[in-house]
Amino acid sequence: MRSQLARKPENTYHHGDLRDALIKAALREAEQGGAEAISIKALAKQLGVSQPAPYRHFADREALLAAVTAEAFRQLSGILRAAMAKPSKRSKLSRLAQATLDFGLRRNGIYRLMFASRTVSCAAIGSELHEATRETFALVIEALEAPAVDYLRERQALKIWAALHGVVMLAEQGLFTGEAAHATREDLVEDFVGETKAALAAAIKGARRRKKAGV
Amino acid sequence: MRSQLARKPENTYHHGDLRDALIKAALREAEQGGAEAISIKALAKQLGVSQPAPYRHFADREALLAAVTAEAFRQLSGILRAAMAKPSKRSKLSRLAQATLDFGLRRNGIYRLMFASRTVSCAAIGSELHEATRETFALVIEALEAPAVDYLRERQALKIWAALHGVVMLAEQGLFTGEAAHATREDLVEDFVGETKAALAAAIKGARRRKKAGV
DNA sequence: CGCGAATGTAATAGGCTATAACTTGAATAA
DNA sequence: TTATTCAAGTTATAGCCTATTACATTCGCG
Repeated sequence: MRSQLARKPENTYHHGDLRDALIKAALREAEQGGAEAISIKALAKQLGVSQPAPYRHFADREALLAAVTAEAFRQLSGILRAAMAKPSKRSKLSRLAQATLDFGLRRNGIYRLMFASRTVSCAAIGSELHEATRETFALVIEALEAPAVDYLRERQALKIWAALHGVVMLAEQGLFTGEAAHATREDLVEDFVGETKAALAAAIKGARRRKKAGV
Repeated sequence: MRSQLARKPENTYHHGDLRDALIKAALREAEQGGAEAISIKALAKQLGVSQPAPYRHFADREALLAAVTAEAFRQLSGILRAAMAKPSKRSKLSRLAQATLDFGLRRNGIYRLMFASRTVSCAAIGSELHEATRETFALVIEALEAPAVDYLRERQALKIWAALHGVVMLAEQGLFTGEAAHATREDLVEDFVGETKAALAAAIKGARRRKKAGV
């Protein structure tokens, strides 16, 4: 098993690990330009193999995109896990939120691939991609640091996750620049984080009270 | 000026209003498949003109996409304006929010074109597209029905707008289906609407108090 | 009515996806 | 060790798409 980013050595017939090399190289291409920037032909040339070689590993372009997107989700999961693990004065949720914003803006092409392409919505349940998205979302729930009561946790996770994505989209659209920018993206994210914590605390308190009264 | 959706009549040389017809037809194509579904060649064929004809009206595919996206924003503005005008027991903001969600899900291909493609973020300030996005956002501010105090309005508008987009994205990604769906998309949107109203009321009250104390 | 600008056409170059048929070499089994 | 098989790579090619160039037609204004 050779280095995943390497070109095929000259004078050899087999690349060694073309599948992984394709995914990694495609991820690099998508960093800026998103899915459109991924060209099988260009990748093949870059890695020193013939154009049809990638088709030995992926049925078509769509299949490559799905694999790339799944890998991107795993990378994001890693980043979020690291952000949550890092000791800090700020809460886990806040760190996860800011890390997500950072990822969404810095690697926006990949981000669009992950959250705004048809690839994900077409992912079959149980597929590698589908599993990767679920795992990332599970981290959001974990970041809430709240007990599992009546699915309140899941609901708040959905809300903060949605809000975060919205902030990334609007930022990318330029709504935070120019005369309309009376709040930074980070401020807004922190707002949402605060509201989530408050809502969660209130809801859990309420649920406990209801339970007690019921007993 | 002929019908905008019509094919070129046979035995004629000029189409009549190819530019508009291209935009309308492209919008129809993008409805499901997004930007990828827009093919200049296919549109030309559909409208009964030669492949290069569209290039008389748009420098390249990117320029057509920008025009299509701008038109989509104008359509969304129209829909939101109508939703806000319609008499109802629910608040303007709630109607705007649900209408946005509906648009985002029903016409998801177009929605992705508008909020998740590089086209928009590349739009020059002052361009047709840029103006169209600003106008739509202005409606969100209007829907808040709040006085202009310290840009609190703008900030809350950004927040609810972001949250709405996030809900659309997650819905499209399938996070509201299956075992994780313990809240509907509409519920979440209504949550955000409620929080926005509360935050706005509290903030404006606070600002007034500060102002009074300052006098 | 005539002329120029706008609009459309035919022909063509070049990039991309994808398939078919052939080749290489690595790993397994005799 | 050698034979064989199969995964992985190659060349050649078809077909779609964008975009340009050079040429044709018609609309509208003076």
